[in-house]
Amino acid sequence: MDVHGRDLRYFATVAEELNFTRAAERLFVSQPALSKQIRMLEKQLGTSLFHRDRRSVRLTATGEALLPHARELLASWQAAQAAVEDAKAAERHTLVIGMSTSPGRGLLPALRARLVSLYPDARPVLRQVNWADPSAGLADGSSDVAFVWLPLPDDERYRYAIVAEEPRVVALPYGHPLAARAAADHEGAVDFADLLDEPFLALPPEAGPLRDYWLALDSRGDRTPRIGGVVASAEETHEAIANGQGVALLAAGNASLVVRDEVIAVPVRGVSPSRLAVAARTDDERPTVLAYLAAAERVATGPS
Amino acid sequence: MDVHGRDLRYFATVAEELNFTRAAERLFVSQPALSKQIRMLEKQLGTSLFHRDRRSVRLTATGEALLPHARELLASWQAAQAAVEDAKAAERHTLVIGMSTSPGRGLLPALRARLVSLYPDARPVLRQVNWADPSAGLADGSSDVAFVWLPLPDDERYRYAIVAEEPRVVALPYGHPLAARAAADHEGAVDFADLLDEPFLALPPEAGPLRDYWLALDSRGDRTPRIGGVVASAEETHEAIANGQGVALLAAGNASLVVRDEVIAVPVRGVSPSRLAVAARTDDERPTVLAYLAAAERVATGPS
DNA sequence: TGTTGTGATAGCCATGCGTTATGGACGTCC
DNA sequence: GGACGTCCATAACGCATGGCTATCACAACA
Repeated sequence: MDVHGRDLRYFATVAEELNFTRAAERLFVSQPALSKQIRMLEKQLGTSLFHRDRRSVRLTATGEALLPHARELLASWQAAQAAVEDAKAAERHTLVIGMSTSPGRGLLPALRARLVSLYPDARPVLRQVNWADPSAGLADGSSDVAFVWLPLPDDERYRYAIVAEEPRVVALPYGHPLAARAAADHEGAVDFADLLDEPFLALPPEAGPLRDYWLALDSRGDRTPRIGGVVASAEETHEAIANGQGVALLAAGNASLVVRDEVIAVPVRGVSPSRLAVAARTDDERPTVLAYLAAAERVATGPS
Repeated sequence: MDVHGRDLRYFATVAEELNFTRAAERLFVSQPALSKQIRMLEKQLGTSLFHRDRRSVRLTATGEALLPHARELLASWQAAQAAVEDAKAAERHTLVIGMSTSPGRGLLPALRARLVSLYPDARPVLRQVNWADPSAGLADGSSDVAFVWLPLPDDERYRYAIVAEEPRVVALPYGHPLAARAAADHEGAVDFADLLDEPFLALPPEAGPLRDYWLALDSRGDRTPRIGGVVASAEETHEAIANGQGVALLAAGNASLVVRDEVIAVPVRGVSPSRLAVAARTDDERPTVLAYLAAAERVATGPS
């Protein structure tokens, strides 16, 4: 039914040399091994491929019929192998950059530039990941590096470089009472204490510690938050806020993703700032990955 | 380096089903066997071919690159197998008929007709064999059946049917003294006794008993023949006789092959007649071979 | 007549590739 | 929420495959 490619290779070589001993040498196997394999192939095909007279080996009509096909198969397999090698090379050069929302802040072009200056063959590819995954695809391998919000669950599995630290703001519906209070505030801000009774939009439970972080659990004491809804994208968040399902904390730099139409954002006093990092798996030592992380470190400590 | 065709088949099937269990069923192997083979293939290629997430199996980029090649290889192997089958069928229907010289006597068309009436697919192919082989190719398998002159060496290896029995004649140069004597004879013949001192053309030594037969050794008592030359074809025989190297016995029906220009043939008294047979190897039981022999028997005993 | 070249055979061992049994991670259903 | 079904991976094991070396059989040749 099937052949082993090796057998075709053996066959083609014997057909070329018409001498088992020499063919065996060319194939780097012993002559008996070659004889046996050819016999097995003949047995499998139910016909002989070579006439072996005492002094000479020559192809039978069947062997003659098989030879061109065998050569074609061998060539096709070569081509298939080459295709696989190409695909492997492409995969090796591709760096999938996961992100829950565009990191903005000029980060992507800066990092990209540093990466390709070191590895001109590298092909960075951006990938949008659902908010339910706080590792932005690192965990399941669908991203090679990722923009993530700290804290990162399971964080010994990842290494990261913080690329931005910025205050959190709260997104509110336009007509919300706190919007007016903020407008009256001398800083245009609200205290987190005033938000404790508000329903909050939360990340899906799978997000783990990150869900807690955006609910600012650590600033609530023993008061549990009211959950007004679960959101997993900027679009859903905007909709939910506009519909009055709840309010949500955001990084200041991300406010623009949600603020439009009925929704505004105001600074919040009394919550820690948010930290955005570039992360990769600890066990991933590929040079392009390490280079991207190094670039992120330099961006963070560099001119800003 | 090489692949087993089976592995490509497995790969293509999994790629189609995207489910190892179902693919294993379609391939009539157990699911673990399939899993293992795919892993081995991936190991061999140095890359993974499938993403196996918890709930889904899908091709990697490399797998995607390999798939069309795998399909092509499988199709090519199908074609190769078909070509081999065709060649086998052709070989099975081909009947190689060996002969040292054309048997003439209307035998070939008669036997061919009987063969194809029984086996319409049979393709009789004529093959001229050097006179050094008294089996006309049966011995080394290059003929399936053969027209041979008795006695046949090694004759338990062959079965045969005598298809002609006819007197032997002697071929002489035109100006040979015995030519004149024959002309004066009331039967136009010569006695073999008068030929004992003549140089004879002989078959090559490999011809064994047949060489002795055409030297008529059994009619010479203890007188050893003088050998004027060794001949292995009608053309050589004609040349050698015309050049005066010697004379030669021939079957009457074969005289025309040698008699022209300087050479004549005259009947000989005192030698046994020659017997032409159709022979095949005893261990060859193929229907077309047996049919050809049976046809030869009927020709011999039939209307003549 | 011994030497050389060639393919086939024998005996041995490591690996390949199949099997069944079982495990573990998810879903789904009652 | 516990039992069950689905799906892929692993473990343990056995027969077949495919390699090796040593040796034979035979023809050619010196």
